[in-house]
Amino acid sequence: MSSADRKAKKKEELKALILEASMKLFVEKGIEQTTIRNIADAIDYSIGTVYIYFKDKNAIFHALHTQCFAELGVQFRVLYDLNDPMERLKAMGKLYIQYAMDNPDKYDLMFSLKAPMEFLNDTQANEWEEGTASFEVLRTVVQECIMAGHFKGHRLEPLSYLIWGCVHGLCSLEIRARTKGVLLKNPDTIVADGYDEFLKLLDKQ
Amino acid sequence: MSSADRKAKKKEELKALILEASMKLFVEKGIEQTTIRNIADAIDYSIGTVYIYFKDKNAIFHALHTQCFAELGVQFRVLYDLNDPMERLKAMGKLYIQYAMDNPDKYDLMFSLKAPMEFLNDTQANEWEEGTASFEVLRTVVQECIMAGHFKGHRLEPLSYLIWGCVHGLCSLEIRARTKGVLLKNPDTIVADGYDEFLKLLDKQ
DNA sequence: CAAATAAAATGAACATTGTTCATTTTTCCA
DNA sequence: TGGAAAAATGAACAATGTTCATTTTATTTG
Repeated sequence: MSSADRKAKKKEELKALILEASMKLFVEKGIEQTTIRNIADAIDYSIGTVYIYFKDKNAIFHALHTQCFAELGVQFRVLYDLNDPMERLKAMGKLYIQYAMDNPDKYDLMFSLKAPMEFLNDTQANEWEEGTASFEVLRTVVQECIMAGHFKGHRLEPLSYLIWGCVHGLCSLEIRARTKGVLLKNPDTIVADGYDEFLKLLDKQ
Repeated sequence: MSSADRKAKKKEELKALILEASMKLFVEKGIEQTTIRNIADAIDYSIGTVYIYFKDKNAIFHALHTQCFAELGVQFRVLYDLNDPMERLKAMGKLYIQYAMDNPDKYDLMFSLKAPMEFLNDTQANEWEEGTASFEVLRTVVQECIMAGHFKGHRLEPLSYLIWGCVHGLCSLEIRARTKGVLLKNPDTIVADGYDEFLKLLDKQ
């Protein structure tokens, strides 16, 4: 291994170390309590060093958001065991909600927080790769459902967006604390119960 | 009018003045750019004065969020002209989405931002009145739909939450910039198109 | 009307934040 | 071994929410 290679590897390792510490702090304390100083402290480096490896706080959180999409992708792998597209679609929604409820802050980072999108704006990216890839997975399943005779009279892309919107809405209202305080009869199961109603709707298609 | 009354009235007026300036700044520049200093400047008072009338920034934004619910409530009044509950439900969703698209920051404040809910936490309130009242309106319409023979086999409260979640999800993904960058065929109309698909689902019920 | 009291308004000061950059330290090769 | 390149440092800056001793204004009382 050449000297340059060793140096590049070390840089990558430190970058990974920063992300590891950031993720830990983020999951433990949320995005606002994850400060550059906290991160620097956690890895025993100075503030300035963090800025050598990441342009700013948004860049760190964009990298974390990318890791979360990879994590969700791993959990989605079991879906390929399901041959019936309709069953796959239903299971996908269930897994999506499960991930959101198990990892509310990570979900928030992926689908609500501004940091990752601001990073894309700053870097003049006109595509959100993680979003595009995920939506493509969903659209493909819906497409298969349509080809299997479901969703007559529906349009592929708007229908896919509706399905995404439904599961996202159920999760988002819960995570953003809009179900707490509404005096629901079963607040603890409202997200799962809501999804059950969605499945009933789909069953009639 | 007694002296005490005059004083109380003046206090209310200044409170309203603070809210008016806050709302203007918030709609123009967003929540992060609406600083206590900006508000104080806008009404020609000092920073400290703002803190006499509101406990903290969260208190201001909770008050603004309440005003937004009142505003949406006014727009919902036309719904009472519709006798068919299913038509009323559909129109309600359309109005809800319209409000969100016309007032993205206000919608964000009502259903996504943490400030109003943090205020409730701080004041040890265990009810979110605006949310309870709004959900009650929705649940009532859904109840009427059920009584009119729709949504056979569905449960009232979870179904109502699902419907709320659907329209919220469509709006939230758009407002939180998750549709931009996903390379949709019709990004400009995706929210309306998604809702159209939802209406098609409902029509089959 | 004048003095005393209460209420309201002030803004300097504090702790925290993200961020920058001149300086110091370390690394590495000739 | 010396010097250049790279990496790391942390003081400093501007901006934020918030507090509170002080000042100003309003009100009441003798």
